[in-house]
Amino acid sequence: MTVRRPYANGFALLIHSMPSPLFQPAQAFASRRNSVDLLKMFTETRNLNLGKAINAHLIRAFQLDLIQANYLINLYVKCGQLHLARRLFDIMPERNNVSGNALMAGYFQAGFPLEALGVFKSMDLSQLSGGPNEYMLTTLLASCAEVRALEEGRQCHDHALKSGLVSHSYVRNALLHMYSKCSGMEDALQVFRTIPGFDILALNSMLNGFLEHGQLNYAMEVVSGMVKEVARWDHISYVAVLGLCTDSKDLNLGRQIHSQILRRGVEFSVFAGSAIVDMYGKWGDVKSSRRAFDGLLNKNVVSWTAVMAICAQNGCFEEALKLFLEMQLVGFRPTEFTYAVALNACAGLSALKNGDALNAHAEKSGYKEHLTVGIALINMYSKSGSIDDAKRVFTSMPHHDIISWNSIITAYSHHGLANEALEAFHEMLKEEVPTYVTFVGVLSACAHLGLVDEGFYYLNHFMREVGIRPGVEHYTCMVAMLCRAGLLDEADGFMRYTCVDWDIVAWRTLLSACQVHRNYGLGQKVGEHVLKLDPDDGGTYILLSNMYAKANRWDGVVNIRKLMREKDIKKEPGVSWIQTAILKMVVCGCVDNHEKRKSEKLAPLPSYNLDASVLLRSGF
DNA sequence: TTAGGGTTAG
Repeated sequence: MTVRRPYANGFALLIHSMPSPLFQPAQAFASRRNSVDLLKMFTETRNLNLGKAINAHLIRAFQLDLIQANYLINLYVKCGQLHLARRLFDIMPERNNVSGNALMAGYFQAGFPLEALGVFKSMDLSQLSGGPNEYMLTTLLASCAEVRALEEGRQCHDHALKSGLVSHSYVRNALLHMYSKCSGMEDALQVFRTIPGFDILALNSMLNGFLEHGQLNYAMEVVSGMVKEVARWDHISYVAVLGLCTDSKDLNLGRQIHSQILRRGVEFSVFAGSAIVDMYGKWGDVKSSRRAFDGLLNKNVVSWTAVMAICAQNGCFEEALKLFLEMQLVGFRPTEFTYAVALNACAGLSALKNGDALNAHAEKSGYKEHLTVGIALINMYSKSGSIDDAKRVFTSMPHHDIISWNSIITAYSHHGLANEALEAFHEMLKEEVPTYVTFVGVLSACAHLGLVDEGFYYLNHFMREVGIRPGVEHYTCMVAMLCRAGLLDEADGFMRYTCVDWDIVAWRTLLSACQVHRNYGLGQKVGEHVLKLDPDDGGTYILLSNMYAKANRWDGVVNIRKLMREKDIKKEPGVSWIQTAILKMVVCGCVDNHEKRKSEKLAPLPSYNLDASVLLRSGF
């Protein structure tokens, strides 16, 4: 027997050649119970050093038996020392369900579900008399759920049925959770039907499963059941229901849940708090979102990032950046998500310098390698006008996913580099499957190049071949494409005869083209239609007033102004544009000064709009 | 098992 001394750190540097039995009946400790009691105590108090000392002692005295080793594994796991737990596990000549599950649960809870499954696979099944027990089965199922291992999950289900372990409620819940993550909800529903009564854990799993699969109606049914039958929800229920209210835009239910949380005094978990902040923000109610955030007792980097994201998504870019600074002042370090949101805010402001600074900041903190950050950088540089930097970020990224490809394709297209966009698209096809967004970029590039035939080929053949149904964004690109090629009547016909739920953006595309191509007849017709569609859209008035100004139609300009007054949309930023339109006419000599003064009475011109030379310089 | 992010037409 070779025993090396001294044992480093008091821990066994074992001794693979040890003929064993390494595990001997206890003697040196007054009883094995003593050592077990000590190990339990040190586990509770997370006293790693004393645990190690006992470990060393037991080994020196050849007293370490299976049960003590299991307690030690548990102690190491609880102290976050997975490598020590693993080392001990690997040298144990005998193991059982408890040893396996202690290590597996350790890996799973530390976020390593694959390793947990690996431990199971490495175990000799003869050590597990009768296979995994209910504890190990639960850990196995949870790990399968995490890595979407449906086949292995089904094997666990078989075992649960054969062994009768399926009668344990936590095994059933774990099965339900596994199916809801890995397979369609039908399998989950079958398990759900075997669960008697109204189990909140099972209901949570069903709810989250339906939410994840986008089946909001079914999710709502589950919530109705919960409202009627379950008096006490847990935090997970609240978070899930808030998620449903966010997705389904159910303002009533969302507000009810929020006030219920406040009324019941349910302690605001940081999870539920962030979900509430997110919910109001996704409804577009930034004020309530901000108020909810300010009222949070528990904040963490996630809630800060959530409120920043809400600001940025609703156009409050400066606010988002202010929050980014504030968050760091109170001591939270940004994550890759936080950087992505902050970069997005810079993109919204075209704030190249701030974006550059954030780039350096992210690089220093080691977050630049993250896909999310790379994509946000591409977007920021592209929207700030620096396509070269966007390209540089893209080529220096360690990995590309479909979103990063979509980002660079869109960036090229926005910069009028349509050929580069199409090149990138074909390059992408070697690695990734295109998505809905990919074709928005591709078709917009075709529109820039006036490639009408190619555009229709992508729309009618390519997209269908890869199973993507074109949506209104794609069809709007087609309208823009026809318009760009000067085919306005064709664009008009395309819109009238294609069965698409056209939105204001699409109609405005055509209207704008009418203005550019001076097709005033069609423009007037389209304009009337667009005004009916949304009489409060300031942008339409801008386009129309510009068009009438170009057509020297003073009556048209005045009429637009009248309509704006009737609709009381003078607060729209477009108001100054009608004045600009009038001024343009004055500059061009279409309207004399008398008419101009008349117009000033109608709409007093702000001084910055009065300077005709500015307009002339701008190339009007 | 619960919260936040990055790509979308004019």
